[in-house]
Order: sequence, then structure tokens, then C-alpha cells
Amino acid sequence: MAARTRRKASARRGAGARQDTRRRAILRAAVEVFARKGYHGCRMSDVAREAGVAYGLVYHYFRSKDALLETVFRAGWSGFVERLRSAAAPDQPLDQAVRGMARVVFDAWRQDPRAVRVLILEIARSPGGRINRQGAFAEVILLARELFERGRARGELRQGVDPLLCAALLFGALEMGLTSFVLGMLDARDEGQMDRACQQVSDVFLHGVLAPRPEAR
Amino acid sequence: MAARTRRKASARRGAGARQDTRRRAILRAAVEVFARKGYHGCRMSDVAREAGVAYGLVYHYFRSKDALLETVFRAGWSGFVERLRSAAAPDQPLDQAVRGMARVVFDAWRQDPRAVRVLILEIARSPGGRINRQGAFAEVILLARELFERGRARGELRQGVDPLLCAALLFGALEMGLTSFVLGMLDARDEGQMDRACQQVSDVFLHGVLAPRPEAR
Amino acid sequence: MAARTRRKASARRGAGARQDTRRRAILRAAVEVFARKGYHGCRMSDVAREAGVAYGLVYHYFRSKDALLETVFRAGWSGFVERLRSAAAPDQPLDQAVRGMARVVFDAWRQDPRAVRVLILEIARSPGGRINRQGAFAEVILLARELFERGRARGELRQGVDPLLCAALLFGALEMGLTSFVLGMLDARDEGQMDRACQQVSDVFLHGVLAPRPEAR
Amino acid sequence: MAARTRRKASARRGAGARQDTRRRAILRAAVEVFARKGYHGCRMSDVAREAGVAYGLVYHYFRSKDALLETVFRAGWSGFVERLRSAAAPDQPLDQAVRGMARVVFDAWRQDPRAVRVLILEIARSPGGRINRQGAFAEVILLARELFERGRARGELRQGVDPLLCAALLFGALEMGLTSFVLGMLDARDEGQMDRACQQVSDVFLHGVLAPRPEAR
DNA sequence: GATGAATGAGCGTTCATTCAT
DNA sequence: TATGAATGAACGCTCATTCAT
Repeated sequence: MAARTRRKASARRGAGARQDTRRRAILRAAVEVFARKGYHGCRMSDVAREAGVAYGLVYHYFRSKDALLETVFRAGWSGFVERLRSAAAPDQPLDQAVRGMARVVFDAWRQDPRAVRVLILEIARSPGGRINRQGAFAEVILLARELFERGRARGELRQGVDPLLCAALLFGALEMGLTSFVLGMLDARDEGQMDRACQQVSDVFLHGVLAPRPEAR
Repeated sequence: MAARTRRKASARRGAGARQDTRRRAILRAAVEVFARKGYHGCRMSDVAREAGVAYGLVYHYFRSKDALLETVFRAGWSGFVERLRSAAAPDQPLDQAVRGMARVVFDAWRQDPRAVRVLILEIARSPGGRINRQGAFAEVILLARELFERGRARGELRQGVDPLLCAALLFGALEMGLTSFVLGMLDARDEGQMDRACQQVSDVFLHGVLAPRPEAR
Repeated sequence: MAARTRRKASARRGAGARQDTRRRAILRAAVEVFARKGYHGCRMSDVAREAGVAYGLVYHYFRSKDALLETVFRAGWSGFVERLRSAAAPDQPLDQAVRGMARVVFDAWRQDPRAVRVLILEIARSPGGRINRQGAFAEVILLARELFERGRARGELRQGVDPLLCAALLFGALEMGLTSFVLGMLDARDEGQMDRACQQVSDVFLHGVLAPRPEAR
Repeated sequence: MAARTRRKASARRGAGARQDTRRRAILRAAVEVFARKGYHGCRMSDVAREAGVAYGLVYHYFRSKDALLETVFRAGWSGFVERLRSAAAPDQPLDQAVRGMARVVFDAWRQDPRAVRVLILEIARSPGGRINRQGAFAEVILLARELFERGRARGELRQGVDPLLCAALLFGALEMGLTSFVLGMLDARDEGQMDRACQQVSDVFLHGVLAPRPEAR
């Protein structure tokens, strides 16, 4: 009976593993298709075909198209937020933290441009506001706000700068920096260009665009 | 016959005026419902009802839903670009120009938040290029790039800062600043908050977030 | 302008008439198809094809499949109830009223067997109890109960017979009498057989099946 | 080897018994869910869950959903018919037989209202002949017809009453009597009410509803 | 021009049935 | 035997677009 139990359990584990594979395949396919055609432009049948599974199976793993999208979102976003959070660790100087966050954002793009595309361009726009866009954005922006508040407490922040707005602007800058790549205005295949872009976004954000005025020295 | 001609002409003019009224009503309605429910979330019948015209009439004035959206876009965008262009007039110092552009962006919101909402949330981020997003963005960003190149030539720009990226970042910052209002993180009914936000976006962009280091003085 | 108004109105009336025609055609088709294949067995496309209209038009006139069925039901049932009510007019002797009701039921079948089929076999079984089966049945049965209560007050009813149960039994007998035709056990094409059936149902209900016992005379 | 054989046999018997248990569980579950949600309203998965077995197992025991329904039907109906047949034993006077049949019908309800509900609402009235309704009904009605023909031969039946129609009416009355309970017009929890209903159905059917006319005495 | 009825392709979802383990 | 993942046909409903008046 022990053997039988073990066999069963192993079979179960095997089945579970395959299940997980399928599920993951569907998720990957969803990211792919959403990225390519957008939420409204893609059909569940596209996802199924892309994943190489039968139509109905998608519904075995996800209740609905919305649920699928939301899962894609959560899976991608939570990892992203985690990495941002560790980049913004409290014990660092402000500029280090900002540069770290920029690197996280640009690395995410480097690793999986499609996923970022979905996160940035698509998901925030799911129908009916099903996905807590505000919540998701807010999570990240509030994370950054704390960073800037700590910086202000340490005197690292320029006088009169609002931490919340700062946080919004940082991500605005980062997002539009990426968008430039998304839109093809900058060439993503050029690794050097990406690195420079990443660094410049941080630089400009940190030091501003104006040249130091001579009389200010 | 002269009288008849005159009458006809006047009738024509009257009809033309009425036509224009109808057309405008439909456009206004489209902005309204796009803003409220999004492009995919609204139906042509919604537009018609909102405009107070018959269902089929929308198709007299606009070939298709896409064409309607594109017209909304163009109508809104071109005026916006025009105002940006004059804000970025070549004979101004860089910082004045940047502040001017920020004011244009925030004023647009103040005047017609709905229209901006559509531009930002529906069109700017909409995928698949239903609209020539790239072209539209590019127009604005290249406009700003020229600004920053002139600034660089005059030594107003910090060393090593890429004008194109600069332009992207400026609009990223502006857009996310507005998005904060769109998402309700900042309170748009508070005029003071809007003014401060507008100013701070410019400030941060121009001077960076870091406090001047003591030894730099 | 009067002319124009008249023309317009007439056009409107014409359109309205055609609309009504279409609507009626769809209703007729629905009765037909429901009768032939049952609620679950029929598809909206069947109704559309039967009515000779486009698929989508059905939804122009009826919100949903359920709504269509309910309309079929109400249209048929209300007329039926009306005729029953006048057959059960209060000023008649009980036996006349019962015979009248039986005739109404059998006539309904004779006029439109399909509709009766739908009412009897299908509608009571619509999904989710969307249709107020209880209410519909109850309406008719309570109508009959009043009849029997009046009969009891006049001494026309046998001692100890409950009016409500009586009413139920009358319609049970009528319904199953018809069901025999529906099922083909009796031949509906034979008018004489129908007439005899109608009469016998009344007779049996009124006088019972037992032969009068000699000593009772 | 004898031992082994015995063990095997016992195992077989055990398995067989278990099989039967499973099968029965599924049938019970089917009655339950059919009664609760109707044939179309329930899914095979509902049956499986209700029975506490795996999804696929239902298909080991029953070829299809229809086959399952039919089995439910046959299992319930054949016992019912058997009891009716013995109630209608040829050597009884007509009225005794009728009262016996009524008791069988009402007792069936008392014992298992759910099963009767399925028989009455799902199967008896279900369209399109998923089940051989005609055959099933016919079996019972012809059974009763024989009863009434014997009664006629013995002079127990009123003159001119058709035995077949009589049979139909008896069951119509019984069915609608029950339906009144099914629909809640009569209170099934009141045992006395049920007994009275059972008796009255027989009475009315046998003696009719009219009070004996004075001059007929 | 103006109206709104008519069209029909398209898609999300369900669920009976099959199959690999 | 038992399990539940996998399959895919089917269907209700939507809505952009067309058309007759």
C-alpha cells in the first residue's frame, strides 16, 4: 500500500507538473498575444492556438478572459514590484535608490519587452477598470514616495519638492523613456543606447537638465 | 432669379451651418463617451444618443468608428501641438520654454479634462496603431528635441544630456503628472494643487531633485 | 409643412406597420420553433430563419431568448385566460360554465395546436423559473375555484368537495385529455373525436364515471 | 489456489458491491439534481459532485446524459407501473381499483417527492421524445383502459363513456392534483391534506362534481 | 440630409464527451 | 476501476455597418 500510495502520489505529482506546464504555457501565450494585439484585439482562440492547446482548456485554467488578463497582470506586476522594493531599500542614499529603480525598470524591458509592453500599454486599460489600475500604479508610486520622504528627512531632497509628485515624475520619466523604445524612436537593439538611456533618465531626474550657472559656483 | 439664388445660397449656408453643428455635436459626443467608457467600451449608438442624433447619421459624417476616433484625435491634438509650438518659440531661454510647455499641458487639462483623458488614456496608449500614435508623439517629441538642441547650442543644457531623451522625459514627466490627477492620486479640484504640480514638474525637470551639495557652492 | 408632416407621419405609420409585421413574424416563428423543438432544443438562429429575418433582428425586437419566450407566453396565455374568464361568467349554472371552459380549451387547441403545445408542454418548464409558472397556473385555477365556490353556495356542488382541488382536477382532466391528442393516442384530425372528447371530459368531470346504482333511483 | 480464488472472488464480490454502490449513488444524485435544477439546468459535473465521485466515472456507468436520464426514468417508472398494475388487479370492483391507483400515485409522492417531481416535471412533459414518453404514458393509460373496459363489461361504467378517454382523465386528474402540491398551492407537509386530496380525486372522478338532483332520487 | 430598421460576422463561454494515466 | 485534464462543437449575444425610405 505504501508503494501504491507512492505511485499514486508520483503520478499525481507528474500530473500536477504537467498541469503547471500547461497553465504556464497558456499564461505565456496570453502575454504574447496580448502584447501583439492588445486586450480587445486578441481572442481566446488566439491564446489557445498560441499555447498549442484546445480552446476549452483555457477555460479550465482561467475563469474568463478578464481573469486570464488579471493573472498575467498580477504575475508580472508582483515580481516587478518586488524588485523595485529591494532597489529602494531604506538604507541607501537617494541617488543610489533612484538609479537602482531605473535599472530595474530597464532590465525588465531588456528581459521581456513583451511583458513590459503588456504591463505598460495594455493592462492599465483593461475594460471596466476590472483591474485595479489605480491600486497597482499607486503601490509603486507610494513605494517611491516613501523613498523620497526618507530622502527629504535626510536633507537629500531639494527644498519644496513634493515627494508624491516626485514619485509620479520618476515613473513618468522612466515610462516615457521606455515608450521611446517601444515606439521605435530609440533603437532597443543597441545595448549601449539602452544603458545610456537608463543612466540619463536617472541623471536628468536627479540633477535636472540645466547646466550649472557659472555665478552659482 | 437673383432672389432665388440668394435664397438658395442662404438655405445652403443654413444647411451648411446646421451640418457643421451636427458634425460638431457628434464630435463632442464622441469625446464625451470615449472619455467615459473608452473606445471599446462605447458603441456608436452611445455616441449618437449623446449627440442627440439618429443612429445612422453618425455614418454620414464619419466613415467608421475608427475614423471618428481619429478625427477626435486630430482635432484635439493639432490644436494642442500648435499651442505647444508657440510655447516653445525659438527665441526664449530654455527654462522659459519648458515652463511654457508645462503650462500648456496643464491648461489643456484644466480646460477640458475629458478631452485630455481621451488623448492620454485612449489614444496615446492605445495599441496596434489604430491611430498614428508614433507620428503624433514623434511630432511633439521632435518639437521638444529641437528646443533642447537649441538650448544645448546655447550652453543651457547640462553636458552629456541627449536632447531626444530629454524631450521624451519631459513629456513623460508631464504625462504622469497629469495621470496622477486622472487616477485621483492628486485632487484636480484643488486649483492650487494643480498650479503647484505644474510648477514642480518644470522645476524638478529643470533642476533635478537633489539638493545642491554644500561644497558645490 | 402640413403636407410634409403628413408624408412623414404616413411614412412613419408605414414603417411602424412593417415593424409590427416583422415583430409578429418573429413571434409566430418562435411559437412554431418552440413547439417543434422545445425551448432548449431551438436556437435563436432557428427562429430567425423560420421568420425569414436576419439573426440580429430578433434581438432588435426582443432582448433575449428568455424575453422572447416570455412574450410568446404572455401573448398566448392572456388571451386564453380572457376567454376562460368569460366562459366562467358568474351568472351561469355550474355545469354550463364547466362545459364552456372545456370548449375554450379544446377550441384553443383546434385553432392553434402548436401554440397550445407550447403553453402546455414547454412554457411551464422554462429555465430558472423565469416565467411565473405558478402564477400563470394559479391564475387559471383560482379562476375556476371561484366558479366552484359559487356553485357550492348554490348547492350545485356535491357535499364535501373542495373547490380548489376541483379546479385543479378540472384542468388536469382537460390537460391530459389534450395530451392524449398531443401524444397521438387520439386522432386530432378527426373533428368528431375531438368534439366527443371535449364533451366527455365535461361529462365525466360533472357526473363521475360510475353508473348510477339502481337502488339510488 | 483455492484460497486465492476465494480471495479473488471475494474481491470481485466486494468490487461488484462497490460498483453497485457507486452506480446507485450516481443514480440517486441524478434524481436529486434533475429534481433541483431540471435536466437542462444541471451538468454532468453536478451529478458527479453530488454523488461524490469523479467526473469521468459517471461515463463508466452511463453512456451519456440522456442514458442517465432514461435510466432514472426507467428505474422510477417501472416500479411505479408495477404498483399501479397490482392496484388495478382484474378481480376488483372498478371503484376499488381507481381508489387503489390514486393511493399508489399519492404514496409515490409521499415516499420520494423528488423522484415524482422528476417524473412529472422533467420526463412526463419533456418534449421531443428524449425518452419514450408516449410509450411510458401509453403503458399506464392502456393499463387503465383495460380496467375501464372490464368495468364497462360489468356495467360499472356510465353509458357512453369512452374507456380510453377515461383512463387519460384519471391520470390527468391525479397528475394535476399532485402538481398542485408540486407548485405549492396545496401544502404537502400537511398529511391530512394529502389524504383528503387523494380521496377527493378518486371521489370526484368516480361520482362527478354535481350534487345529486333531488328529482333523481 | 436624416432616420432607425436590418444585416451578419464575430466572439466569449459552456459543457457533453473523450482520453491518457 | 477511477481520475480529471483535454477537446471542440455549439450557441447566445453584440455591435459596426448598410440600406430602404
